[in-house]
Amino acid sequence: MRTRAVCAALGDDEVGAIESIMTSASVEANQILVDEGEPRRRVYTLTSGMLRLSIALPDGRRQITGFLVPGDYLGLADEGEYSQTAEAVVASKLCAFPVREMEGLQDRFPRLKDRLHRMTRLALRRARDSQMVLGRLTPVEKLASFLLMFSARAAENGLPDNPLLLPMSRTDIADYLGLTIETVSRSFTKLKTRGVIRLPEPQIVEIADRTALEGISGIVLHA
Amino acid sequence: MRTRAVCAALGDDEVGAIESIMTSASVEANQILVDEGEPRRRVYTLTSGMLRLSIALPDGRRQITGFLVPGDYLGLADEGEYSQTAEAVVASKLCAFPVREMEGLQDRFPRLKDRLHRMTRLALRRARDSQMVLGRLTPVEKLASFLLMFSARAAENGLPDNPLLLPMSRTDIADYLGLTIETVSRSFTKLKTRGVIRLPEPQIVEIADRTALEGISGIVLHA
DNA sequence: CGCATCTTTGAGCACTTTCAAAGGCTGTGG
DNA sequence: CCACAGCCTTTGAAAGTGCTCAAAGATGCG
Repeated sequence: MRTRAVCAALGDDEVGAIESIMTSASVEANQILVDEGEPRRRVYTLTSGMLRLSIALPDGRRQITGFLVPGDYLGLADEGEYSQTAEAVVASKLCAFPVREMEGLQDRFPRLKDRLHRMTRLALRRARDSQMVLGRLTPVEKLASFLLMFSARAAENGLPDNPLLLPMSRTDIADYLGLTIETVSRSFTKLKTRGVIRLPEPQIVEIADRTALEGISGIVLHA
Repeated sequence: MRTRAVCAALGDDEVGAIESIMTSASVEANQILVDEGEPRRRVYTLTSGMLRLSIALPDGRRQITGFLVPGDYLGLADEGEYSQTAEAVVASKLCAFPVREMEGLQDRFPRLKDRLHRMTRLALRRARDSQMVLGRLTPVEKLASFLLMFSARAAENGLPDNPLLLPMSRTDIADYLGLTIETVSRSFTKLKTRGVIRLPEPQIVEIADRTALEGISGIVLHA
């Protein structure tokens, strides 16, 4: 059950081999799971909760490069050491795989390797979408595209995609979109004023007019 | 010789198999090689010249997600259709591989698959660096980090890394860094005024004080 | 119930963008 | 060989936008 995420499309023997090297991990909200620069000893799959990946500058500025939802992987792209910090947005559970053993398993089970490769390629397409968002969209457009992406990913995970629950803070959203928290808040207000969304609580977004939201975002992101 | 880029670390039989499906392609400066949305029929390796990858918005805004130098791959991350447009910055030559045959080859030669996977992971790390640059750096910091990255990649390719040749226009740099061409130009002027670089010609950058440039950029990008 | 934290809103400012024009280089044609 | 047209880059001035600084709600926890 819990290994569904890693093991989808694998055979029984493969699942068995994976389970034999797998250990569980759990992190509390805002706890750091891996730190930028730390040696990369494990890769992870998120099974529940949410993680944020970030890069920090010496002076404290921070860029969140993505949020992980169940089924996503952590540490796939790195070699040698982690290039990003991973923290829990909310309490989360993961499966951990020692890099060494995981590599051996990939040699034995090509389908596993293919799956990891496919996830890496998806992550790359998403990172490129994010480059467009960061470089060329206005604050309101950024927020609109963020909400749509989040809604799509929630739906993928069988979570409600319309009264949308945003577990992360305005600070996280700001650091993801390259804005300040004030600008994020004002952008929420603008979408609310235009009647595109409702905001019964700061963390709950009701998409009132999805078509309008899509028009504002002007971009279709990789799910 | 020409297949060195693709074939590094491969055996003779592998090289032979690759050459049998490979075709050559060349593009003139500013010519489009592949268009966003077009079916992905081939993947490419750049053997000479330089390409720019970009995503466009309906209203004409453009984000350049990266520049390709010899040895880089094109189309690795996509499935189904290309998600970015690839244009030549200067006249370029490439090796083209039909996706179908390439997949067959990857099954027969695991080392080839590993190499492509490794390049994809590097591309992902670079895209994440770019997210930080786009989201959190000031214009001058952006330009400084761009020049350092370019210098490092030139050195990697055996090209001069100090009187640095920038084949792309200010417009390209602006679309890569999420700025306007005027701001790019003003940022060049600032670096020049501070004595960090010299600009004998608009396309030729002499790094006068690399340490200072690194201090301004404040970030170490993945080469 | 009160403190701490997070979000929202307001006002002023700094900065990048926009709009405009000048300078410089290249290539073509007289 | 020179002149001129076109394009790219640089520079200047004005305007708009997001950021900074500040304070007022709102929410949750002790």
